Amino acid sequence: MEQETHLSESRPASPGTLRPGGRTAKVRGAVLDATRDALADSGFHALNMDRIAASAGVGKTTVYRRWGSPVGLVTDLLHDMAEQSLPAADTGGLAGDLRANAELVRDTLTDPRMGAVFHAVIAAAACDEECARALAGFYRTRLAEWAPVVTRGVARGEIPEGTDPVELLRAVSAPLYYRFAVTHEELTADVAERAAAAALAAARAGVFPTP
Amino acid sequence: MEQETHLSESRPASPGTLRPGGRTAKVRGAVLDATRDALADSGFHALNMDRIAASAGVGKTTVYRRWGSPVGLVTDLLHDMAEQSLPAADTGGLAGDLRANAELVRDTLTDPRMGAVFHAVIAAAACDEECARALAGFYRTRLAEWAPVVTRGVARGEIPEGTDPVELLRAVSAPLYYRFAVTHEELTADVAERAAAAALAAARAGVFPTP
DNA sequence: ATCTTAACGGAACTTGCTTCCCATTAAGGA
DNA sequence: TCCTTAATGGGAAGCAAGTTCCGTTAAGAT
Repeated sequence: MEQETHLSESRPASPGTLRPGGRTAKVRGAVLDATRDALADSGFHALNMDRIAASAGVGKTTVYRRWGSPVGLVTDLLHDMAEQSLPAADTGGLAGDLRANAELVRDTLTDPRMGAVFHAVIAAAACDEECARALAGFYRTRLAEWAPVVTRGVARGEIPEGTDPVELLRAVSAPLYYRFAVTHEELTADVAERAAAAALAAARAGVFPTP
Repeated sequence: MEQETHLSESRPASPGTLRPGGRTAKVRGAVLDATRDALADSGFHALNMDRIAASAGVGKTTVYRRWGSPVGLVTDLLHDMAEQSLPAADTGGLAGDLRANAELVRDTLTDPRMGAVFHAVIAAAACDEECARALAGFYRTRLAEWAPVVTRGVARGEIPEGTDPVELLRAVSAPLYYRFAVTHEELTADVAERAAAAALAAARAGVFPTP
């Protein structure tokens, strides 16, 4: 998406980087909103540059020039999502915090609009290397935000010293995403509850040591 | 002598169902092999009906008629995979059996050919409802095959009475698939080991009761 | 306020996926 | 074995997707 700046090169940088204000930002907002809508309505397979341009009220040339393909749209949507961070819970106990995390993941994935976006993101990441990197980056930052929850738990003596925070948080998310992306089972409150409880039990047993 | 009885309808059944032997089976085999190859080489987004027909040595009309779309090809590939069942391990202990299961999943997903197929299947399931059902069915049978491993563990007293076998097995698979499909992290032997250990610890803590 | 040019938008153009048609081949039953 | 017709295969036509051209608009600098 970005290209090296060469002194001798006359090719301009990718559109949107030199004049990111005003109109450019407006266009991006409209296109990403249209993309979210389209994904919620008809899913990733029906994502169509032409229709996105029409429903965003921008020229389709612009959409092709700046995003290139449906996968490019989803990748940028992912970058947009990575910028908005929501704070981690602090219920006073690790069990409660992990439950809150599992509930947050569940709420996100079961929300029709968000769920569709995540289905699309996962599908796009399976097709495109750059989108996969963007997705990995998204979760790296998301999990890092919640890491303090685990370190506080260690400090309180709720789980063993030397527990890897990110590894524990991955264990909370994994069952939810497994059902969401692989087996397409319903994500009940029960499933989230068990995900948090199972991860905590494993952490207590010392299964997640720092490497 | 008689075909499907249509009282008012003249449309024949879908191709391949009335004469499934000989040539029809041969065509299906060639097309599914070509699909596997194409997925391993260039991934799901590059899956192209025309090219599949060419490399399978069959008419492209046939591919369109019988499978309809890339998603249809992947869905049929999934049905094909569901038919071949591999037996569960029996190491004499639940910990060993779960480790074996985790290793099996890891080996499957890290195999370049199989891994590409699973990436495609997950992407296709995110786009298509029927493919999602086929994928869910695939795992239902796969996990059912391994359920005896858990019931033996319960009988040996390694985990509490009333542990849900499938729920425990899902817990073993989840971290591996989460990394594979969502965060696209490398699946090391270590990850498989931890997945089995974490699931076992959670089961011992009684986190997976039958509903 | 004025200027330069980054970025946008409409429309024509091109590509390639998909379907239709009909001749050919062979599966399954008598 | 022969017969019926399910299923396949090649090519041409149809259509929607993606691409390019070039004039217009407005962001950011002076």
